[in-house]
Amino acid sequence: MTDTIQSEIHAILQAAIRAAISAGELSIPDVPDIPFSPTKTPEHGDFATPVALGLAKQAKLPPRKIADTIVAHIEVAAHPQIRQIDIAGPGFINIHLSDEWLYATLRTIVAEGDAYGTCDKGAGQRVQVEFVSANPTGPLNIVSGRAAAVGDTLVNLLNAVGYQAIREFYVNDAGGQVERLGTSIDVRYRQALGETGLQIPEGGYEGEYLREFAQAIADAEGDTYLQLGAAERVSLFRDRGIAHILAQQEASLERFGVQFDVWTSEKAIRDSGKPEEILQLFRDKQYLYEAEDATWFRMSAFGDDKDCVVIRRDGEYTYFVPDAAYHRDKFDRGFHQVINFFGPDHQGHVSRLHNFVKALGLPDDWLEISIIQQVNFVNAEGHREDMSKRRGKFLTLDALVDELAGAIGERFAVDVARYFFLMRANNTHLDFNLELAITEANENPVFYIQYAFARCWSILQKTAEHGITPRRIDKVSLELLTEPMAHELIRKLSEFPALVLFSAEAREVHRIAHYLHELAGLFHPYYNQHRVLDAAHQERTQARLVLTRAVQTVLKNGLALLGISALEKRM
RNA sequence: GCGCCUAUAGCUCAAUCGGAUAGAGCAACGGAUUUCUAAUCCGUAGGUUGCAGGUUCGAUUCCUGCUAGGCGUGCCA
Repeated sequence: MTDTIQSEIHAILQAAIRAAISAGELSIPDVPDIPFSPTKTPEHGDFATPVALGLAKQAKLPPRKIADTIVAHIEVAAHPQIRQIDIAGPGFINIHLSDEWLYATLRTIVAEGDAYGTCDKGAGQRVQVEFVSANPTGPLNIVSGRAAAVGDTLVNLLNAVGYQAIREFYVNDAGGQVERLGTSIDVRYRQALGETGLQIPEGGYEGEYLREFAQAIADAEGDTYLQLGAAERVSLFRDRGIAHILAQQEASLERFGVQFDVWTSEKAIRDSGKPEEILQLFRDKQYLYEAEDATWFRMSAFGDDKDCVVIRRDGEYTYFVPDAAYHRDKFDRGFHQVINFFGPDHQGHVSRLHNFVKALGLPDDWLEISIIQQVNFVNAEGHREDMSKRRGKFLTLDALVDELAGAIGERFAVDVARYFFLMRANNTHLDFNLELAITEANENPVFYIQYAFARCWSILQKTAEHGITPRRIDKVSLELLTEPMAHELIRKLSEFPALVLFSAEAREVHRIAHYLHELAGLFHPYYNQHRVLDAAHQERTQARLVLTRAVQTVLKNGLALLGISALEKRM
């Protein structure tokens, strides 16, 4: 549990502004939001805030004057971690921290270990994250892999900052698509038994995996199912197909390091009576009307450009009904916040689902939907292939991991795939460069980070060989860490808890990935220029060992959030 | 047509929700190796942030309009 220096500074600034207001020196109604951030250059101190700039208009004073007033209410001497506060440029307040702050950071990291970076901001609130939710009609594709990595990591982040988040997979095991799965398997089954002139029906699934699945049934059980009526056979193959594909998807996810806490069946939702309840609710609220032999929902009343059908001409529900019921169900389960990750092919559904949630009378900000954008696979020749599942041609997650594993081994394959999926913002298209992914060199960020970890580990392993016994941190002279590089490293380490919190709340998992790369990018140069283990300088060695341990801890904690292994040795 | 996303160095991308001089990696060029694991490091070079306006102390970030690319727009889920 980390109490960040940021929250301390925030409190100090807040108190100073409040004091200035009550002293009548600032005529503003209340303490505003105080934006502040680590600085980019050391000249500007360690943290800086432009809060005075923002208040200028409201307080009717020049920004520098406001900054003066605020700073006058901070007693620097009372805060040992603050060395100096000055005002620069148009009115920035720059806070220079003392070296004591750096040492305190190291002590915190060493003391907290695995817990460094966590906090209790979420206050135990329950959050549900639904992701992947691929149809049980085929293997997981690349975008599902990306969604799996992102969703899994977001849950890790949310749990790290004190929420109780769970992973949930919605199984679309009812409706037209799985019917067509049944008919597709039926065709393949009969073909396997030698029947000719059959074709996969329009909208069916042509993938090779169904041919294999049907062949296996034919091999093991022969033509027994031909005696059934067509409808019965299709329905049987549908259910077996769903079970088979679902098991396959689960295995792929497990291989990828993702385990879902809850699998919710659409069929179960349909059978629960909830669809009828919400339809009645919609009817009572006059959201429904009949036209063209179907039942429509007034989506236009919510700002959409057209209404949509909820009960088809043939009496079947469209997917909107179970989907709305599913979200009602999520709400009834008591989640404080629900986050859905949808694939790029579902973007038309985003505003509609929001509207249904509104129509159900649920709070607008309760549901959050992010689109996981397309993944372009850049192959060895540099060609792009798009991953559209509907066109029948797609690369599966397993195929990707297989491909990587062939080059760099199974464990690294998963690490690299996860990192590559996590290094871009969710809503941007992602180019997956396979050539780069299998490179065991510095241009591969995963190896770069893992190598930094391995170096830390190795140093800590070799202390005895060099006649050094690591001491407890309170017996170490941390002030011997004099190099600017060491300071920069510790500063970076200190940012980790705030970053974890920010990433979780902004749902921006890629920031962790970038951070780790930057941290490794500070450690490697330090390692090259400053030898840690040096029997001739025992005291300094002790101090550098603490720094090494701290770097190792943060790398380990960060990688754990991303679900990437921290390996001690080269494979 | 309408909607969503994207556009930043030659390439792939960052930039902590509007802050100070826009940062990394790759590729290019020049260096470091009897190492605490070279999976590394040091240096050089690289920019009118797609275009045009607007908002303001201040814009890669917000607004409007263009341009280009991707995706979506079913009585499929």
